[in-house]
Formats: sequence, C-alpha cells, structure tokens
Amino acid sequence: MDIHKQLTTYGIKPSLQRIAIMEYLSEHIIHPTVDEIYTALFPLMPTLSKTTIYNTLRLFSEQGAIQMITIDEKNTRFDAIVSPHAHFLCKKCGKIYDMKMKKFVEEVEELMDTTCHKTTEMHYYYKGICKNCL
Amino acid sequence: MDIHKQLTTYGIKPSLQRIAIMEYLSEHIIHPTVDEIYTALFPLMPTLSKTTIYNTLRLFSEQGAIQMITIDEKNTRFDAIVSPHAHFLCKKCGKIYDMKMKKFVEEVEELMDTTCHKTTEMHYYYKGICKNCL
DNA sequence: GTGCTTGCAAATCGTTTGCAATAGC
DNA sequence: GCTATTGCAAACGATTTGCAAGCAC
Repeated sequence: MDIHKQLTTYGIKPSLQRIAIMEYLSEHIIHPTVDEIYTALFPLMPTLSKTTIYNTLRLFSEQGAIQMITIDEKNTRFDAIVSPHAHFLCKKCGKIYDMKMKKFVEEVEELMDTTCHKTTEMHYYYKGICKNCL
Repeated sequence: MDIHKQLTTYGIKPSLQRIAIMEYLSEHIIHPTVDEIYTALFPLMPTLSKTTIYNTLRLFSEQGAIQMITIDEKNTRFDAIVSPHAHFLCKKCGKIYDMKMKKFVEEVEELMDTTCHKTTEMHYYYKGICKNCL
C-alpha cells in the first residue's frame, strides 16, 4: 500500500518519520504502544525520538488516519485499521485480538436515533482470557 | 440501599472510608474521577486522602463491586453500576451518558462462541457531541 | 496485640510542552 | 528564506509505593 498517498489523503504531510511510523502501524496489527514503536524503529532511524512518535500519533489520530485504543489501562495503543471492529484483551498474555462485528453498527444507529447524540467514534472492548491461555 | 451489606457481599470489609466512597459512587451516577470524589468527600471527612481513594477504588474494582471506565483519556472514571451498558462521552461538555443496549449481549455470546475466548468484561464506548451541545 | 486500614511523602512513569536546531520547498 | 517538523530536556500529572501511625476485634 502507498503510505505516502495514504497520509496525503488524510491531510498529513508525509515526512520520513511519519511514513516510517504509519508503515510500522500498517504492517504490525498488534496495536503497539509508543514504546514498542520506538523500540522497533530506533535501529532503523537512530535520530528518532519518542516525542516525535507521540506527536505523530496524536496528529494521525486527530486526522482520523489511525485509532487510539484505551483498552489497556497502562498504555495507550494504536490501530491503523479505522473501520469499526471490536477488540479483545487477554488479561493473561496481554495480547489484543481484533474481532468482527455484525449487529453492532445497526444497533448503534438505532441507539443514536433514540438518544439524539451525534456519534463520531465507537470503541468495543472485551477483556478476559484468550483461547490460547485457557 | 444498604452499602454496608453490599460491600460485605463483595468480600470487602466495610470501613468508614469505604462506605463513604461507595455511597458517593452509588448516589452520583456521573462516573466521577478520583479528584471529583476527593473534592466531594473531603469536606465531610477532612482526614481522607487521595491515596485511600485510589486504593479503595482499585479494591472495589478487583472485587467486581464497581467498574473502571477508560472512555476519558485523561482520567480513569468509576461506575457503581456493574450490569452491562454502554457509555457515551460528549467531547464538548465532557459529560458521560449511560445507554441501554439491546442486541449487544446476544451478539457478544455469539462472538465468544466463534472466537473461543473467555470474556469477563465488556466495555462499549461512544464519543461525539451530545444532544444538549449540538 | 495482631493484622488490616489509612494517609503522608516520595517515587514512578506515560505523556506533553518549550524551544532551539533542522529539513524541505 | 520561510515555514513546518523534529527532538532534546524539562515539566506535568495521574497513579503507585514505602512505610509509619492508627484502628478494630
């Protein structure tokens, strides 16, 4: 996928750092933390700073290019997939799984009709023990 | 409602501070932050410390007596209602609304059947602009 | 008096900010 | 050259921890 074009679409000027971060996020759908991104990219880009990662992720998130995930109480996590889906956090291994949804979207629309709030974001978080840790 | 009995049910020894905190949570379904609880209770209990509130809320949450809400990126929020329901955060006024769910629970069970993960917690977060701020 | 609870002070740690150096057009 | 981006160092702020004093049975 053309990261360059993708960033431009969201109104983000594609710098070297921004491309590297978005590329990493797109290729590692493990919902990494800032630290994980830093540790992964630092060997390839020794001048990269955590500040830049923080600032870049905030920018991406504000422009709707990525999603911020708060399922993990310790660290904010980031997801390059912005279409609506649910997340499952295993409390044992800490892994976060993506999950498809079926009825959710309809229900949301119904819900919004009755409450009259305007919804711009939705997050579905599940926690428990994953099948590999059971 | 008898807070004393409620705490005991969850295996929590009811101290003065614990009762006060649970009572406040039960009577103020606004999903308060630690700071809001502290500010509200301090005049009634001048020796109360934030440490105690943090420790108590963690204890309550671990025992399943309350729910921790991470919809607000700045502060953890707490909810005395533990039955499954959704939350809506207004990005303008910061208010958090409770919302009923209909199809969610069925879908969750279905989802768990297919993924084989064991779910112990679920959180549904919506964000946007509430009807009063529109 | 033994064990749990409280609460002060200090530490921790993820995240943000100020600002000077740098890069890109 | 002008503007936006980067990245260091310092600040910030929510939460946790160490530990001594207090309370309850």
